[in-house]
Amino acid sequence: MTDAEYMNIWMRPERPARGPKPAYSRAQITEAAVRIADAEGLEAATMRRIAAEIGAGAMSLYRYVPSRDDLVDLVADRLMAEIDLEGIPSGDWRADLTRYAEGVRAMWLRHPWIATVHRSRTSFGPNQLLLIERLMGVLDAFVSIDENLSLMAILNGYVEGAAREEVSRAEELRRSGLSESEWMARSGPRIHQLLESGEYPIFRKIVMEARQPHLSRDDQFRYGLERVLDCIAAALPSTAEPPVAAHREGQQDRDD
Amino acid sequence: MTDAEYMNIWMRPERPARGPKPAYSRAQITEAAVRIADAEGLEAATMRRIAAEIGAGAMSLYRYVPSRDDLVDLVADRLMAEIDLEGIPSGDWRADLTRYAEGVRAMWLRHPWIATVHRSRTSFGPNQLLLIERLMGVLDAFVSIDENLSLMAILNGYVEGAAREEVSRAEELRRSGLSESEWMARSGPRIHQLLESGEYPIFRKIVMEARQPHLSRDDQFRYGLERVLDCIAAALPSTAEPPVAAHREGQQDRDD
DNA sequence: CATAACCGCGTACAACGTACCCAGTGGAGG
DNA sequence: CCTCCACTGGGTACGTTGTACGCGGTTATG
Repeated sequence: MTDAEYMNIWMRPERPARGPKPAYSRAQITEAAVRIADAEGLEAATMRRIAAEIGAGAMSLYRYVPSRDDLVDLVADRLMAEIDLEGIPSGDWRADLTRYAEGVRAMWLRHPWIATVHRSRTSFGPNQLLLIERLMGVLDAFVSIDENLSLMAILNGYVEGAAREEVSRAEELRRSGLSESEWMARSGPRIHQLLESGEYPIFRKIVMEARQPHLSRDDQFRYGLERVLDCIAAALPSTAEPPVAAHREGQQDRDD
Repeated sequence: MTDAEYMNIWMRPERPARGPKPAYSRAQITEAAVRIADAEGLEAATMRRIAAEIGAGAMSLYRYVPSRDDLVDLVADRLMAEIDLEGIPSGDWRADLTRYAEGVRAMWLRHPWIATVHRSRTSFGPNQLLLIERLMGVLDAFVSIDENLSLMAILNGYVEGAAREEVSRAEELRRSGLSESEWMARSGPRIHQLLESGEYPIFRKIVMEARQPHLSRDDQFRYGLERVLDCIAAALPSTAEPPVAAHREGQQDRDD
């Protein structure tokens, strides 16, 4: 009855009124968890391991955080803070959304284990809220809130999906403890078997393309992103045209 | 050294050559796991619980599956089989992609816990491969494989992102064991505090809209989906126009 | 029919999150 | 100043998890 009344970590005050000074802090614990997760994956960031990292006893963490799940909430929100939103919205919606998208992707690549934290654990943190506020602010002047939500769902879906895709391979390698070449050697037989079966002609095309990619991963991401932004542009009123045509420099219109 | 040479579950044969007839099967175990996950979430589908469900001893499962993670691979692939791909590709790409998207979303809503299984655990299963083959086949005649991958990344990102969003609330409620009204009562103070602070004007708009939604969730999804399909249409050569204009019946062109 | 390869599964263990308890500490009230 | 008690860090212990190991029984193959 004393703890259950707090819905989530954001409602619970960090520091109480009286008593001795705490030796650690939520921020410090969160930082340690991120450090361990970066090095060995989120599943390695156990309560004991995190406590050891900051030189505390395992149970001491529970003075700062009610459960490991809540700690993961803190970690997830901490990651959101890495996305640079300085000056967004700037008035140039296309530049803003591009910067946002690349910022999110870069953060995912720095912390691939974010793929293993669930969306429901991400809500209502201060950095998460700030991000929503800034991102939704980009198109707020041009479209209704429904429209805005719909468009940002497309953008976020693309960005997160692409990041997930890129990151899943890396995570699989890390978990299995294999190197890229070892993994290829192990998967070779299966892939070969699939290709030889002749049942998967398109899968064959994908594998061939993957062996000799036309574009770097960065460029693949940017290419798809431009498409999504074109899609958003088509949904905007003409008043939303950016002041100067200084973007889309590296990318020209598609024509097969 | 005897097991480690198999990269994943799909390379390992289910049944060996000699010995007594197995009493169970991978399919049966997988089905039991899905049943438990549907009822109580994936985290409730422990090895002991699954074994009990089919009337086996806990360790018996390891005769069929090398680890729980591999069992989750089987489960993930089993879910893919629920997506109806009959007659896809049909020649009408827009109808095909619409049916695919709604099939994926429906599957997510039936099995919300799919949000907790990671992408890297999903690769190379037979149903997964069939799905790739069929889905990529829809636009294969019209665009290059790179272009196709790029467009499907946008579509899949939208579909999966939207499904994740819808499902996360439901999962949070289930995990906390609260009813919708209890949850609202618990979260009320936090949301109220955020709204009152005045720092989050757009978040306020979102909350207001969520209280009185203009569109049902189904319609919200379809609305965004139509946008994504329009985006794809713009990337296709004119030869890809569908034979008849019998779709998009409930949706008319956007004009603000 | 002997044998080796398989079966189901009971026991056991390490690692996890965390409940509970304790002794020590330091600001508030006298 | 002292006293008090809400707080602190953290050791011990428990229930649950995945799963290694080994047993005794079963069956296709030689």
